[in-house]
Parts: sequence; C-alpha cells; structure tokens
Amino acid sequence: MKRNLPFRERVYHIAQKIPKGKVATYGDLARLAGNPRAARAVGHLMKVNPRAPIVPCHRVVASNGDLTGYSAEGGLKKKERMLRREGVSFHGTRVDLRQSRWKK
DNA sequence: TGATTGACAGCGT
DNA sequence: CACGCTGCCAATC
Repeated sequence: MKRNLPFRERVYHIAQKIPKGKVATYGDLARLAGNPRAARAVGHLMKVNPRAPIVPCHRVVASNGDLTGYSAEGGLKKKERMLRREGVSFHGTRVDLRQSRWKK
C-alpha cells in the first residue's frame, strides 16, 4: 500500500482516516506509516502540517494520552474542547486511551 | 553535506 | 504517579 509515497504523505493520509470520537498517538501513526520509531518525525510533520484544514491533526495525541502542541487557532485549549465535543473520554487533562484509542 | 530542531516513546528511578 | 535520560526520524537552516 502506498510505499512509493513519501513518509509524510503516508502520515497525512493515515491521519485523515482517524474516525471521529477516536484518537491516535504519534507512535501509532508512525507505526502505521511503516516506521514504528518515527513518532518524533510524525510530530514534526504535524507541526509543519501543509494540510492543516484537511488533516484532523487534533486527533493526534501523545502516547501517554496528553495533548501536546497544536499550531491551529486556539491552541491546545481548543484542541481539547474539540475532542471532548467529539465524544473522546478525558481523564483529567489527558485522553482516556483505554476507550478513545483508535484501534486498527 | 552536516548540524540543529521538534506537536514523541519507552524505560528506569 | 511524576520526573529524567536516551534513542529515532524526517525536515529545515
């Protein structure tokens, strides 16, 4: 499947597939993209995010369920609100990955 | 081409 | 449960 596409394209593509109400960790995207160790790179890709309006990057969280950066308007605060609104379970400031983790 | 950076992850203390 | 250290990758200067 899409191994001729650049790493970043694969990541964006996968990010778009994340269902509403669910979230994926950077590590997951990296793993699905074919590089289990590229979690960091994924974070960087989201940061540059040339497809901000197309890719639901707000559904991407840290492996511990904590919400990290968000370049878009409103920042993390807005991000958290969006997720809660979509039905994502929160456990304090962190997402409850037990329930809201996107399982392939 | 090499060095630096960044929205991470995993494991030990 | 919180904090710190090390490893890994892609993109940019």
